Amino acid sequence: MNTDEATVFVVDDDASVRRSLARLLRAAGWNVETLSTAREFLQRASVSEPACVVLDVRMPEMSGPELHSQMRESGLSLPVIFLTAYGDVPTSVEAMKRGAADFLLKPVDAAVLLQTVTRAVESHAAELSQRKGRQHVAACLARLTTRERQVLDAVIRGRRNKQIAADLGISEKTVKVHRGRVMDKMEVRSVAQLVRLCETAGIGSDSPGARHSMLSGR
Amino acid sequence: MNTDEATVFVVDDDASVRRSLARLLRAAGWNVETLSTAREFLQRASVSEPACVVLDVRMPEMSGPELHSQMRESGLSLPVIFLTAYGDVPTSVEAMKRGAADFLLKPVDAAVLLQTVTRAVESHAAELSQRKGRQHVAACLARLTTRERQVLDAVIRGRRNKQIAADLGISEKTVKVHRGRVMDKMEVRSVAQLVRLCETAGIGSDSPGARHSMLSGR
DNA sequence: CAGGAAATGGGACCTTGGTCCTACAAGCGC
DNA sequence: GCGCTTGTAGGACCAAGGTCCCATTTCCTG
Repeated sequence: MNTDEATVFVVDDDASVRRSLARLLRAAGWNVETLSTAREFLQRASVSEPACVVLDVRMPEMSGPELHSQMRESGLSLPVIFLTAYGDVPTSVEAMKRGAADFLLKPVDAAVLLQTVTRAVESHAAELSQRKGRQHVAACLARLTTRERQVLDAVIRGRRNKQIAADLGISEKTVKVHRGRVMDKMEVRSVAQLVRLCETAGIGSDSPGARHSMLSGR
Repeated sequence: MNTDEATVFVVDDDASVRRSLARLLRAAGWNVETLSTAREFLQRASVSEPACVVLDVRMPEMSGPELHSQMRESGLSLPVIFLTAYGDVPTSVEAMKRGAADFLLKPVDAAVLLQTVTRAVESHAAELSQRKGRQHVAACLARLTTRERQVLDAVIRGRRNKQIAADLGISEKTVKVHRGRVMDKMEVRSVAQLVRLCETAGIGSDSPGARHSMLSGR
């Protein structure tokens, strides 16, 4: 599994590191964009195509971990591979806890880096694919009116038309109308498909069956 | 969020470390079990109640990371907090990639350790809760006959009784019979609830709607 | 061989869901 | 004010789902 059009961003303040990493990665067939500062990266990076970023830890202005946090805050979810000559355990552990793909030490073995980049790009491709699905569902949901959304919520909770009508204080006939329009707008032909679509989008998160709580206050 | 009856396992070959950790953790209200070897731990550890394990990295016979791998292989999923005086970046990164809850260096700040333990136990409690739900679903599924399971699969994919009958080469009447028994055994009263129950158990994983592939061979 | 579980299905009947057509009132924008 | 969307709802009708009754066959187990 690999990807055409995949880009590896290299962010490092040292020009010679940028050059050698770019050479290595291009030789392996990746598109490479090199950037010397975190600011530059934040301006250039896109998430529309599979990619990952190889990030130096120590940089002037904004450090690698700082950039990583910035990315999370701004919703830029791209796999981050840290690459540094000055690694210590707390920094690496913190980076991993925040979701870094890996934390490598210079000098890095070429094969290890390429392997890591490949895995990161693959995971990003998978994430993009999932996101595309969720966005489609979100777009469908956005087309629903308030009433239709209320009916949808009831339907995926397994409520009958009669019950929904009682809940909303309207006639069963009207529920059927809304329900039909929901099925149209969500582009499904069965309740099962509707429920599964909504599950992938994280709608109606609370359970249909038993909820088991193991927790108590102390 | 905290837990009564939660146990912290301490695995360290150094008796004085075991004693001081146990004292600290007991003072914070946790049940503590100290063990001097990985083997001992594998015999004692249970997963029926919220817990976590504080693990030394360097130990004779079986090291912390080795024990961690062993746990994963044998399906013993308990949050692991590594605690070591001899930490290096590759070891810590590898441990985190394999799912360790944290990787701390001795001497550890008491507050940091307690905070980490609390989070680990909470995450384990949440996992146990989820697992309990999945096990209930699995138990229900296990009660289904082969035919009933086939009908269930079709139903949650949104197939009509008529289509299911054609697929299986039986009459629509028989499908209704199986379907009714499925609803009984799964303890639900609507297709929506059935689908959501199966989703939580990871049944019928492929999509009802569009599948977007971003990947191609190279 | 007797008993039971599993799978099959027919008949009768009712409830639910879904889809036409029609209609009307409220609110919004031009 | 006209056209649009949204929400409402009745009538008619059919398809789909669900539930009783019943019966048969097959296969496994004690």
